[in-house]
Amino acid sequence: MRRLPSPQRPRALAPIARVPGLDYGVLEELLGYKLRRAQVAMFAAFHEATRGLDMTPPRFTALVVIGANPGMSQTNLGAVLGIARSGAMLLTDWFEGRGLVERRTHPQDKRAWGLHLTRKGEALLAKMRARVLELDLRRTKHLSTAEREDLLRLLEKLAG
Amino acid sequence: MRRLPSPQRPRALAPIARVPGLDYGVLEELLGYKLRRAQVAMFAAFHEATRGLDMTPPRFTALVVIGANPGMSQTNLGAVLGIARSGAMLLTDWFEGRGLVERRTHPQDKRAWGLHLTRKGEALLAKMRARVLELDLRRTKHLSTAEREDLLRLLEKLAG
DNA sequence: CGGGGATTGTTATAGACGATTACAATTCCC
DNA sequence: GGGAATTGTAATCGTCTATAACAATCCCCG
Repeated sequence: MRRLPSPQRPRALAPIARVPGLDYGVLEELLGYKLRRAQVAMFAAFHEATRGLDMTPPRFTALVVIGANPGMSQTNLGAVLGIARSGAMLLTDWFEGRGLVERRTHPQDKRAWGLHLTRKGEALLAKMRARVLELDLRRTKHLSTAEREDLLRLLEKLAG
Repeated sequence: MRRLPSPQRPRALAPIARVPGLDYGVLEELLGYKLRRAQVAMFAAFHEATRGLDMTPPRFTALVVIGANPGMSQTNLGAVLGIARSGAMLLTDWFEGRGLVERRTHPQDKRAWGLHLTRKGEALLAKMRARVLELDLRRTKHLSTAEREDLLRLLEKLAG
């Protein structure tokens, strides 16, 4: 059982500004660059919305999923995030070092841990969830409700 | 003038599969996670479409922009990619080491380089562009033309 | 029921990528 | 003209990954 809280601090990532007077060529018609620009902008907004909470998108995702699936394994956590098991373990260490997540013995499997939010973790998640939901809506306030639904649906298709 | 071609080889990044039987909670309603999943899926497709060309999305973006703006500076290249100047320089080194991009003296500014595609760089870009365009269309073939336009427009709004 | 193969968490190591800082040369602008 | 800003460069660091190996445990099939 490791306990290695590393002092990682997420850095601000600014949105990618369009360079005036520059020809973006075929990039304008391709999803890739637009997708990345949108993601970077969302990341910057996320970072600002969670200021002071020492959070990153993967950490937020992890807390949400652990909260929704108490007792889940580290392997599954890695799968949700799309990272290797070793990375999921480091992340869990980070959470445990801050008292946000607990490793309890898994009832059916002695190899695995069951991950659970602590009371502190739940409180932090609640606060973050509120802030991130607000951010998400604010970020898409230029979009109509129908457009927002469209976007979510289309992205789902793309990721599928 | 550096000449440090580093032997970086992009690795395959698999799409993030949905873990069956797991509750994704509020993530289903948030743009962030969907955006990332879509991006990872696109990256994987990109990687497969450019197999053997030793390419990554940033490299592709760079070649497109340099091709469309001959003589542009490294600083502007960094701005387009959303990275620091030092990173743009390393990227340029990488290109130059492979004979894809040339640094020529800038006519008006003796501090800056003017970036130009070599004949080899243009040939590679042409091949890549064809492959990536095809990929992009294939990846969105489940979408109607109208949906595709919607998606591009909505992402642009989001990145704005 | 027993044993080989798969899975889980862990450790160690390495690599890719980006930021930051400092610097000299050059350009900009008042 | 001369101080402030910009450009490319160099050196260094931090973060996040992956990979490979390992012991403990589980699964399943013969």
